Amino acid sequence: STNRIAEAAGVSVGSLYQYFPSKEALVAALLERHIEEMAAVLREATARVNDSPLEVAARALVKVMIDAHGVDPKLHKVLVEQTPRVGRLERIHDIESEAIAMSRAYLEASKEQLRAVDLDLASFILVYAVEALTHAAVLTRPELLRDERFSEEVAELI
Amino acid sequence: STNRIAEAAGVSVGSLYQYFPSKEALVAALLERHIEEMAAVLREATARVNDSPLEVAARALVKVMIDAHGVDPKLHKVLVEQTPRVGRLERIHDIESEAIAMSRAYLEASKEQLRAVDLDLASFILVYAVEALTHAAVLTRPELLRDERFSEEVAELI
Amino acid sequence: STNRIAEAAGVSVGSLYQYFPSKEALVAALLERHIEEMAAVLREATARVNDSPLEVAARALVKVMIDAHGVDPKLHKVLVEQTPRVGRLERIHDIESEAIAMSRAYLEASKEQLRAVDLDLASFILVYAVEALTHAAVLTRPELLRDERFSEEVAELI
Amino acid sequence: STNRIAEAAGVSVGSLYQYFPSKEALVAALLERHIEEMAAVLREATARVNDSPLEVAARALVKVMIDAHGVDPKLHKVLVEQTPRVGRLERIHDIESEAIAMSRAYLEASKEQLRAVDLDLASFILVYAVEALTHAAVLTRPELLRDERFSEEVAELI
DNA sequence: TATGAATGAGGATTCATTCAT
DNA sequence: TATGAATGAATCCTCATTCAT
Repeated sequence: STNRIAEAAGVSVGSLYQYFPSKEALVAALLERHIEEMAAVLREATARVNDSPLEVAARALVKVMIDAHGVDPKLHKVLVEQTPRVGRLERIHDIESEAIAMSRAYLEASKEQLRAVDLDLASFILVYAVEALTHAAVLTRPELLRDERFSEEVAELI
Repeated sequence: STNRIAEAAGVSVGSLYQYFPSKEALVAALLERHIEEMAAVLREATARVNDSPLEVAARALVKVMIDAHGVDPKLHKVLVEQTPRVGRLERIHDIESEAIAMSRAYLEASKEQLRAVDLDLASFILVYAVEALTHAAVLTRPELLRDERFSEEVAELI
Repeated sequence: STNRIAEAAGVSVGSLYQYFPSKEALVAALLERHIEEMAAVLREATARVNDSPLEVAARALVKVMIDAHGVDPKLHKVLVEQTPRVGRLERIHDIESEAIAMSRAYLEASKEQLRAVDLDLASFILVYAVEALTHAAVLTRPELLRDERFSEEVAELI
Repeated sequence: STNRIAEAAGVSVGSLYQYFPSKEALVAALLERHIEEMAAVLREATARVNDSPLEVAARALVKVMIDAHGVDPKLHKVLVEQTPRVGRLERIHDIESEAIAMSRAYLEASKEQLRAVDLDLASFILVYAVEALTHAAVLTRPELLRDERFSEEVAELI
């Protein structure tokens, strides 16, 4: 509740409403910041591997996804599980869209090393597979995140 | 709201409460039925491929996941996105646990055709990858579910 | 609740409503029966002391009040404490009115043995003092009811 | 109902709940205040008669009980008749307990003027007789409270 | 700019009563 | 005559939002 948020923040409800027009806007801002932080991790790491060979890039993608999900796992879990995916809160999927775009660009550049394949489809599958496996691990088996064999196998998959 | 549920169901709130002790119980029952239906699809199909070769089994797993998510996609989406993952509503993960167990049994039986690998880890990755890709497709790009190339590529991954 | 009453009675709510037009009527009937039972105890005992001397009558009055409150103390407590004193449920006070009338008749007959006194007032005080003390004992210190000294002292008071 | 209470108080339900955590707490607070007011009247008056002779003290006790019940007779009636005697609402009996303790102390101090008697029993009877007669008068014959002969006769009883 | 008391629509739940079978 | 599913008004309580200070 907004009153409880205000209390936890050490300010009054009134003050909350001086900075955010509604509760939804407040949650959206929180989500925005979280996404931006995850996206920053993503971008920064991706920049570095832009011209690595495929196998290195695959390993990097897995590592970066795990890192991105490590930004604030508790907040991430709450946002993913409790946020109604409506209005501006839709944005949770934006990280994935961005990751897909970046992957596609990478694949495009490495096209000749690949068998003929729909690049859109390939980057969708690639990103969601990694994202989902990382995500599932965060939610149901956090210990896997620190297990070398996990990231190794996921990279192999990629 | 319970009143709206009753109205949509064409009965009175009172009647609702004669069959379900609380709103949570009602949602839990809905979830239970949905999970049971998905699990039925899963089990039925898996039984049939129990001794097929790996490649056939992989294709079957993908197909069955897509079928399972086709049971009632709109309900599935709402349940997954809006159900607070607390208490008995945890059960959403049960399908996955069941699928993992079944995959593990299959891999166990086909062990000699595989390179040495942690079977727990392998079945976790396998099931969640397929599940998550199907799931992501349901939520963000439903048209993929009817695209041959999608299931073909996912099977390839497996 | 009427449903719970029906269940405890081993019949259906519908049947309840075939014998009582409303819940209030049902409670009123219960109350009626309870009052009638207490009044019966009262009348029966009073008849026997109608021409005893005053001291004997006083002791008898105390004893009979204690007996009357012993009819069904648990039901009595519930009825007295939980029954809203409105409508036909007013009747709880009827026992007292009846006792007052009977006491007044007795005092009238014994007038010449008493100092000049308002008989209405005297019987009101007399009955309520005994009733209230018995009642208070039932509600807060049930063990007193079996204590000889208690009834002895109350009789002395009278 | 809480909505009706709020309306009568000229505030909104929400405001009610900012000051009282539940309806029960609100009723308890009302009861508490009422009891405190009655107890104050009781204590104040009793302090003054602490070393009066028995007859004077008896008259004072009657008068003070009548005064105490005059604090807010309508509220008193409702609280006594409608308050379910459960949980913290038990406190109604506290005034009586306090009055008994005070009477006992007085009797203890005047012991040599009395015949041998159980002081606990005596103060119980004494207080409940006066309390109950006052109480009965409040509930069923309010006009008696202003009748000199009533208090005179009750004092005589004591 | 900060405060927090006030607001009241909306939510989950109960229960006396009805009525078709 | 007995049943019990259906009814929906009424109840207690929460919470996003406002606004005078």
